[in-house]
Amino acid sequence: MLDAAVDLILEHGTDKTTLAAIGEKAGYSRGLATYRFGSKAGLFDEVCKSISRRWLDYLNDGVGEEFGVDAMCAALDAYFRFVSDMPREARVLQILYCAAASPKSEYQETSVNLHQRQRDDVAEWIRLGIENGSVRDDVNPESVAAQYIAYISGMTYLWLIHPTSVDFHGANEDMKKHLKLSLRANSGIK
Amino acid sequence: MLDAAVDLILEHGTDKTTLAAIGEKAGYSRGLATYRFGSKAGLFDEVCKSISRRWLDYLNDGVGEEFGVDAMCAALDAYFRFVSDMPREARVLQILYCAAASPKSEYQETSVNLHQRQRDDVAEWIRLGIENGSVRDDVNPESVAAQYIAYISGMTYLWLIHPTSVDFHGANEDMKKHLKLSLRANSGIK
DNA sequence: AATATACTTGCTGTTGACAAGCAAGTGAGT
DNA sequence: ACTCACTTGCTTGTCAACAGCAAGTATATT
Repeated sequence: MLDAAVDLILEHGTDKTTLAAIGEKAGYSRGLATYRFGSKAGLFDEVCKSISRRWLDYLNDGVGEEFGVDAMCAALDAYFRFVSDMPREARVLQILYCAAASPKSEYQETSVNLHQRQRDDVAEWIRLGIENGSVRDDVNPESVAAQYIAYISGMTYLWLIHPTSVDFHGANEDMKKHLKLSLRANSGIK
Repeated sequence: MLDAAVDLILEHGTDKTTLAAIGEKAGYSRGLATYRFGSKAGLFDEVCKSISRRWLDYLNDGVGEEFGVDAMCAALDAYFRFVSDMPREARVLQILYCAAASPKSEYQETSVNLHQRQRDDVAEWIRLGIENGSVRDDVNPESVAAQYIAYISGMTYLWLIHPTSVDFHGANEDMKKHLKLSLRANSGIK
């Protein structure tokens, strides 16, 4: 059922995907999607959580126990792997994040929580990096974390609306170089 | 009519804003919004273009004939001024950009064009900066421009879904410092 | 046999879209 | 000055599609 939803969202977008079509594409009746998930928002919320879990697996695999700039670079690599391995799911996740931005969206909370949690994780990596001396001690962890998450979110948006104009891999390599230069304690910045 | 649409989108989001409500809020009949704009997407497209024009005024005012890193910093200031002066319009613009991300969105083209144009402008600033020697010559203008636009887009998204957790001004100041350090020809990076 | 689970079908209110209608002009020909 | 054709700006009637709900059926479990 969730797979059918992913297919239809990719093809028609959230607006023009109907609950009836999802149920029928999954081999059931027109009413099952509503019955199982309560509402369209409820279903999208589940899709969002389901894809997020898979992304978090990639993230955990890639980052492990690392922290500081290494963790941030590893997370970028993990994200690129996720987008390469499951572009359909990555696209749908971004579409749902976007749909959640609308006021009164019933699964906005899911998106806010996921973003907030990832921001907190990044801030924590930076704090650990400062503690152990690998990251400059004059940066604000929360601020850098927000910028890092904003970069990923914004880049994914650009990739979503115009895939061919975004060189995801090249941008990530640039970003990693950048992070190392600007955050590492002895990076050579005066 | 467009003002009424902005109000209703802010209050209820794009999905739950009805064409009838927009017409009636503007003091007309339920059918006028459809009649004038052809469709819901047509109306949103106009709202999007109308707000974008106002943003581009801010941008032109702020940047003028500057280029290179100075232009990028001035554009960040202009954006912060735009968001501070007209937060309602800025929010609606971001909501509409998000809605445009859905496949088959009928005004996706508007969003793609606006983003592409701004990316091209930024890339051009960087190219001019390299030519006149104020910007390092080992950076890729397109790549940096994409990252810059992604940062703004992503930050605005985070601000949209959770305004209190984003310190827009602080992040912009950080970003300006960052741009100067990493892009200026004699910034002190080895 | 009784009950729970999984799914379907019938129905309703809302909404986007469209077409027909109407009132107030505008303007050319006489 | 008059009138007839036409445009413009807006309203109203109507329809099909859709989300959501309630009642129903079938299959499995105890």
